[in-house]
Amino acid sequence: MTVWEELKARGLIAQTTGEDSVRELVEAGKAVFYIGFDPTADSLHVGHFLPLILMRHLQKAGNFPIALIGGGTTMVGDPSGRADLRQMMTAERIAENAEKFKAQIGKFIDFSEKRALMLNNADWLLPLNYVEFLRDVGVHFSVNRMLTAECFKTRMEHGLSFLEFNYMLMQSYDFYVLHEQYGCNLQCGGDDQWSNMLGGTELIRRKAGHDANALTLTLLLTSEGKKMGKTAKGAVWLDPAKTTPYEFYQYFRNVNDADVLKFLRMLTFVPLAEIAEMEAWEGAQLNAAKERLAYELTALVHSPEEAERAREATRAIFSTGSAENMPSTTIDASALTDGALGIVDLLMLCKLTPSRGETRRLIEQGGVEVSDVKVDSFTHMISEAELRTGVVIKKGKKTFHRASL
RNA sequence: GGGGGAAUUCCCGAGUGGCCAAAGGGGGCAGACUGUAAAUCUGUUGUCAGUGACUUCGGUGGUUCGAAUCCACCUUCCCCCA
Repeated sequence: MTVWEELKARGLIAQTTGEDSVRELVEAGKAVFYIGFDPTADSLHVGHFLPLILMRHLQKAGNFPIALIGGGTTMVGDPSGRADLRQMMTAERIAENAEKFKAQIGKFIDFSEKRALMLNNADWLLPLNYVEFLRDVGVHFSVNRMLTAECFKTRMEHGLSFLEFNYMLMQSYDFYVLHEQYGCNLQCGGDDQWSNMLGGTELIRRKAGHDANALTLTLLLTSEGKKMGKTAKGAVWLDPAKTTPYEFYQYFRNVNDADVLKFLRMLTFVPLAEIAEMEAWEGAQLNAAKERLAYELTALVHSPEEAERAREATRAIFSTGSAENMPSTTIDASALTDGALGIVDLLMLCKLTPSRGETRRLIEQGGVEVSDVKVDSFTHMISEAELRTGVVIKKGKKTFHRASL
């Protein structure tokens, strides 16, 4: 099976500028491809997964990846698919975020011995001269055309500033610069980037007279039609300081039945033949597939050791309630009054609940257990002796937490 | 530049002087059922406090015994005309 066939089989490819030429390029290992990442936050998140996975697939097949950090484009902000203006970010923040991105991308592709490049478009976008840019690049764009582009569609209703309108030109120019300086011949990205990417191939054709290619990834949605990696608390981050490996593991351990196989195919490197065998699984059997998914991704993003630890912790916690490897909090002795601590305070100290009112409600509704005993009153006290040995708090069905003095 | 409209609690969206901490839906949280799934049903969903207090309806002032609701100014956004 060639890379291309594998990518297709995994359902990763959404659109291309021409399947035959892209396929040829990629199978021959001749692609010098780039994917852009705008450093809008201080960590990559699960939404960035697909591009990273694609990079890895293509690099393995001998193609040359360029990871482009959007230090320049982030100064403007991509309006694609957004209903509102992004908050403007300071140059310092963007530069800091870019540094974090670099480290994380390094986990997915191999930068050793010049096998890949990491660039920042701030290097060529920031020094641009306005009038020169307009005359040089702006001439090649038709406003009429741009306005019909899919990526501006949602914004036509809510308003689009001229600032953001220029994003397409900047991204197009990126592709052109990479083409000229590094021989980049393929741009990859999310399907929402399609019109921006076409802007680039078009610009290259007009300015350099060359044909460049574009390839978009399938938009990864859950079976409920939601974007992957979004939880009520926010994104699932790749930075262990923002989303612990345990939480990360849990996120994937809890995906819907309907999504497991799709995610395994698209996000992991588990051989397709193995995934095919799982097709026959049903009901509770799928839990094994979910474990595999969670393990593979945690290993990829964090490390096999962390994945192992998360898996063991999970098994222990959910089957035996074992306190080992459980998220935990150490309570400071000063929090105690008369040698005991109220249950409400305990939950608050462990950051299991955000307010006292919610904590009380939770207890009233029977959602809290301490050391396997349901707490029936919010005046319940935990003694110093109990805390010394350590107590296991169970909030709801899935949240376990250990507290000790 | 002229005219018209809008801003509500996590989101959408009612509310046009006291009965409003504010309908309804979504989402979240919890309970039942389960497989750490989905669907379903039930409860709950501003903060603090055991009958209550406090903060919230874009911002700042004002009218009033009393305002999310009325007035003035400001900010942002949308629509129509130029």
